[in-house]
Amino acid sequence: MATKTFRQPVVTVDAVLLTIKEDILKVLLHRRQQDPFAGRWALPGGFVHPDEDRDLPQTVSRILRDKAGLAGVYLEQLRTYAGPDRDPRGWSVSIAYLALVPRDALPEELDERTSLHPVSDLPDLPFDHGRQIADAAARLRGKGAYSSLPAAFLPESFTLPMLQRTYEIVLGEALDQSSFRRKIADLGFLEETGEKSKAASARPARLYRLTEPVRIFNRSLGGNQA
Amino acid sequence: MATKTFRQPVVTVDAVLLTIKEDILKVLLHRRQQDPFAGRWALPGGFVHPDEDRDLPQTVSRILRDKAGLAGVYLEQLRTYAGPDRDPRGWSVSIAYLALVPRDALPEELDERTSLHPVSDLPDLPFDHGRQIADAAARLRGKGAYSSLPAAFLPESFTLPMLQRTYEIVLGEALDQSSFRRKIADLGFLEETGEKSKAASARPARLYRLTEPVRIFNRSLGGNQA
DNA sequence: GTAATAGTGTCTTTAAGACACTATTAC
DNA sequence: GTAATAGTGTCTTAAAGACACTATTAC
Repeated sequence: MATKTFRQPVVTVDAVLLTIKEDILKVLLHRRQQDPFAGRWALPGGFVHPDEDRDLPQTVSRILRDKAGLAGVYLEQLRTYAGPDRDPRGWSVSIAYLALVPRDALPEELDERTSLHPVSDLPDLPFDHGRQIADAAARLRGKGAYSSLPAAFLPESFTLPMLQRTYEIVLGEALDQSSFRRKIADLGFLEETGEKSKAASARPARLYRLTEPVRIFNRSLGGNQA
Repeated sequence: MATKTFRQPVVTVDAVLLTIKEDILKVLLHRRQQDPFAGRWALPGGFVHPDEDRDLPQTVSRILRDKAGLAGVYLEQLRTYAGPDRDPRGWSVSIAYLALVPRDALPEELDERTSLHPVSDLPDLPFDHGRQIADAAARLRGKGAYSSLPAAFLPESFTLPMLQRTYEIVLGEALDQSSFRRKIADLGFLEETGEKSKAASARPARLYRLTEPVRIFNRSLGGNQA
């Protein structure tokens, strides 16, 4: 049996970049400049450059830098999508990455080819990009309940009310303030900065920062439905 | 900026097939017939055949059928490994799948090129296959605590003591019999077949079967350490 | 003072763990 | 009867949920 002489599928990566803006979970889309699907909104993605990229996260970082002008995001491999029908050019493989960024890590004004869309209200998307976004949102929800991942949407220092609101958006349900704080205190992945937020009105809140990048818990912070 | 004219990485799939034999978690390895690493133990894997394979699970099934003579396994995508150094042939991408099979789904005698190795005692493996197996075992442990996945190691009908032992092997810790049964009953993913096991000695146990393929729980069946 | 948001205390409910006990088979 | 494994009952402990309460700021 011969080997090595099969036609090989095309390999690309896609980035599902999520952020929270105006209390809504949003995804970054980019108007395609080339065929197939030129002019349509789609996830930022592209080819691996074997001469330039040392690994896939670097491929994704390069693409996000070029298309959205940002750096220093949380990146995690989502899953790989493959098959003969997902791309009109033929059998293809795309490794999707989940990227989480604080709202203030994006340029204030994105160029006109790039914009944020609510995850719950998306245009028609080419390839299997709709599916990828749904999978990314599901991963965020599932993992968010058991980790400090939602804090990736916040700036370096933040208040407990901000953190709770972020968890509520990620999990899609209201959380009890007292239970939330009890669990945060027990888990101990925050430290006080010593500062307080400059409140618009009313009582200012204490500021905290993470003591470690991402932490996986064995307890849940909510979202235990069904 | 030019597109489409980059050298493309090589694409393969690998299968981490796990089973439980003699109360030990084992992985199926295959002696490589071709270079690189001819003669060495490695995970079964191979190239995507774009003309033949409709998707990646089918690629994996084809490879497992050819190399281990089996069908009807639980398959789930594990993750994708990629980079310039993992394969001496250059920049490569491998999509790894986790496969779980009951011990009696494997041929009684595997051919001499194929055998089962305890996950905790492996030979030196080429590529990043050691890492893949470690990742697969971690996925199994993590997901096993929150799903009926461990039942994929059992035949179609099984007893509660068998199920508990399987969970204990997957989770790596002893479980309390009473708590285990209480949770199983609450979750309700089993139904009695009406039969009883033919006991070697002592009291025969009732036989059960799954009411659904795999079920994800929001409660844990154990393994909540640290 | 009031309005507004931050933060705490406490009671109830639920699930988990520990562990002793009873049941049914082979011999 | 005994040995062996299957299966149940109950008490204790530890989280989670609900919700009322107090604290600190701007005005």
